[in-house]
Amino acid sequence: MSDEVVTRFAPSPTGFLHIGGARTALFNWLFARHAGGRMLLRIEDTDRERSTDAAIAAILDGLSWLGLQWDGDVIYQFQRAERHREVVYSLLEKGHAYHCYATPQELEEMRELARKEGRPPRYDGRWRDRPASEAPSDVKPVVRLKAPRDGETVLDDKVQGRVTWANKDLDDLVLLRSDGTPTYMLAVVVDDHDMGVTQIIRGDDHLTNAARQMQIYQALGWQVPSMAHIPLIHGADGAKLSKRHGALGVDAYRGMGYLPEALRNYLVRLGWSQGDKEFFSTEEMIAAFDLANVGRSPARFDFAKLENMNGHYLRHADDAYLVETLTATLPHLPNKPVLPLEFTPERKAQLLAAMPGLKERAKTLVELLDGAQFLFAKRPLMLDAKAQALLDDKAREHIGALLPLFTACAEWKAEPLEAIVRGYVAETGVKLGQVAQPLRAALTGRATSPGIFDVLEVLGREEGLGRLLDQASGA
RNA sequence: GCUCCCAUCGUCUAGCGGUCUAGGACGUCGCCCUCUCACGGCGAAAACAGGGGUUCGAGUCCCCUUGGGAGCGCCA
Repeated sequence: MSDEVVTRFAPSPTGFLHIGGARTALFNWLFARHAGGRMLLRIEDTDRERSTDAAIAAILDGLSWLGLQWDGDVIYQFQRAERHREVVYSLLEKGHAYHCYATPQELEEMRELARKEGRPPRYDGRWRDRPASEAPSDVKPVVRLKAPRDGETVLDDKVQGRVTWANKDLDDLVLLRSDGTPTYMLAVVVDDHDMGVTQIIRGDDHLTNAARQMQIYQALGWQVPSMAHIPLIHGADGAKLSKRHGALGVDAYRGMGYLPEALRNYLVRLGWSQGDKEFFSTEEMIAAFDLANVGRSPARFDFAKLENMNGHYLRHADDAYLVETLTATLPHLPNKPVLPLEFTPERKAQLLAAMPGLKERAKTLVELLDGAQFLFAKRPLMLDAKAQALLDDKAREHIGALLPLFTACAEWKAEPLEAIVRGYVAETGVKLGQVAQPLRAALTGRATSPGIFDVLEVLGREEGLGRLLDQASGA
């Protein structure tokens, strides 16, 4: 039990779960699953101003959609404030922390001076060793950590390798604000310790925080968990991915029609690899994942590759699964209002029957839905420009000539229907394309679609003949 | 400014001193397949940031430069 692996994902609920956070969660999840351990979820909601319930809901929803199930109850950091305070008091008692009465103005002056002198902007420790008797009565103090001033703090990071900081470059960070609330730096350490976290996996942006947190661990006499700082994801242009700059919530990816399993696969390959292998089932991913093969350089997010992967997952997905997934995803898709779908049992059956041809041609669920539009179209069909161009006089004559042959077809199946068309083509000497394209235009209203004989079969005799009749001439 | 991190095709990456005239995938461009579009098949162009070392030998180790990134709050 004591050597069970415990990871945690600790987002702050100030916005949606963005793609970088999703990958951090994925890595934590994979690491825990791989080791047969647990992944805990902690909501860092100590910033009361910016934390919202809507954001918490979005994060939980995003994780669930991605299939990243956390273990145990969700932990809310704000609820643990009392415990955080206790820890600070114990530090105060042991002399590892002290009250600091420096004003914001003083702090600002210190930073300015330091900057001017080419030093890192730091608190100068002026209250470190001053007796309590000198404390001004009109200033509410903060509590600062009495950090070591000599030597160095060394982190053996599982991804970044050995990272060293000179302690003189680190200042005495605030543990408790003047209003008595704990700071993030302190809360993280206490929570990770209390939650029994053995492996911290988080974004690169926390690397310098790691040094300060290690100092808190040391002051507390606690064992520092193993740490791994994974590189951030950048936008396509190489710039940092921010909410203003292409960082979308995972719900946006759902809305764009990506499958969660495809997004997971894409995300895991962003910064982690195992030789040349590109596609990993969830089981394979869990079995293969390790921190040693996580790269140290940031990766750019490439929609083209995500789309390709999604297409792969679509093509290889079970037809019934896709019908269900499409149905379930419909409310999240952007073109849903444009297309008042009637998912009657009959329509679903048609969709299922057409799925092999449909999924082959789609890279996202949005495209899949678009490709399936002809199933839901009502007679007489609206023809798009290309379809209209296809249906010239000659084309309509072909359709007219084919109509009685189709009508006489005993079994409304792709194979006999194809035989009829091939026979007609052989007899008249026209190219198959000259007949197939007009049929496609008449049956789907478009210039592209799944194989035309499959379309004919899926539509059924009545609807198929009707649509052809609408466009035929000379019959 | 200071601290820390990073650096192989356009992008994601393989490479953990010799088997690298650098491999795979996406994307791009040809060709094939073909009722359209896709899929699929075949092929092509495309990279070790630069400079010093170390070594018999460097994409692989060290240093510098350059270029990216992150952090430097009584935010998280």
